[in-house]
Amino acid sequence: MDGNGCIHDDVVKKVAAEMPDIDKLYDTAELLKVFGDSTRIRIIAALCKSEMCVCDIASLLEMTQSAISHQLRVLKQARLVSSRRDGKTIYYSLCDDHVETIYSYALEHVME
Amino acid sequence: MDGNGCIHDDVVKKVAAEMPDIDKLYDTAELLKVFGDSTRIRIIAALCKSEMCVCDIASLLEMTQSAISHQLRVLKQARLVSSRRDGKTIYYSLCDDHVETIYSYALEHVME
DNA sequence: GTATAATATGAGCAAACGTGCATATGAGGT
DNA sequence: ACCTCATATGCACGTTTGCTCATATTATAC
Repeated sequence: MDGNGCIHDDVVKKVAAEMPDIDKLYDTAELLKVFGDSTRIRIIAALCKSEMCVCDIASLLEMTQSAISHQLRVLKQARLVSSRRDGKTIYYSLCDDHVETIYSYALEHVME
Repeated sequence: MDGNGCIHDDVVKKVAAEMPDIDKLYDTAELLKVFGDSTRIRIIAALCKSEMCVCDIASLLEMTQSAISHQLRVLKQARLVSSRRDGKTIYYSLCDDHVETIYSYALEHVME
């Protein structure tokens, strides 16, 4: 949006050529946005330890069943968690190792 | 917030004991929240390739100098980027390898 | 000193987000 | 069939977020 200024054209062109597509970066931001909420991170941290039903998570985090259900929906749409049904209960668990890897790497960075 | 329901007390207690402190998880969410915005991710992706000044980044992303400056402030407060001054120009670069690692791991996950 | 260039910042606004409430859905048990 | 339990969902409300605009800062050049 800005034509003026002290632009180093060579650097800009070089970086523009080497950078990933904007679509990919947009998707990456969307993925990390899902991790970037304290409720969802706590759900992920919990599911790292064991699969759990909605009631369990609500009890663990001391939050409403509704709030947990809403966030599980977000996590599911982002394919970070999956669910299996057993009678009336629905158990949630993490989708794959990528999820735990990203989460634990960020946690590690925080604790340095 | 919910006392009733089909709670598996043993599972809840076990997970509660094994989970990281809520403070750590909160900080982790705050960290990942910074990654979870398309403008900031694009800035990070750019700085992976080269240090750049504010004008360069604004030109590269076709956005206002003000918008970029605001986001660089967020990135700097989260200690993801650092800056050095050279005359009137201020050059930004990534703080450490952790930043690129988290970013590239998420990017990789998106491209699977 | 003044003028100019690069960057930073505060206010205001529209859009997105997270949660609680009420209600709906869907499966089991009787 | 009905009732109950576990979960899902639509709506409303308050908060947060990212951007633009205008202005302030900071450093160089004259």
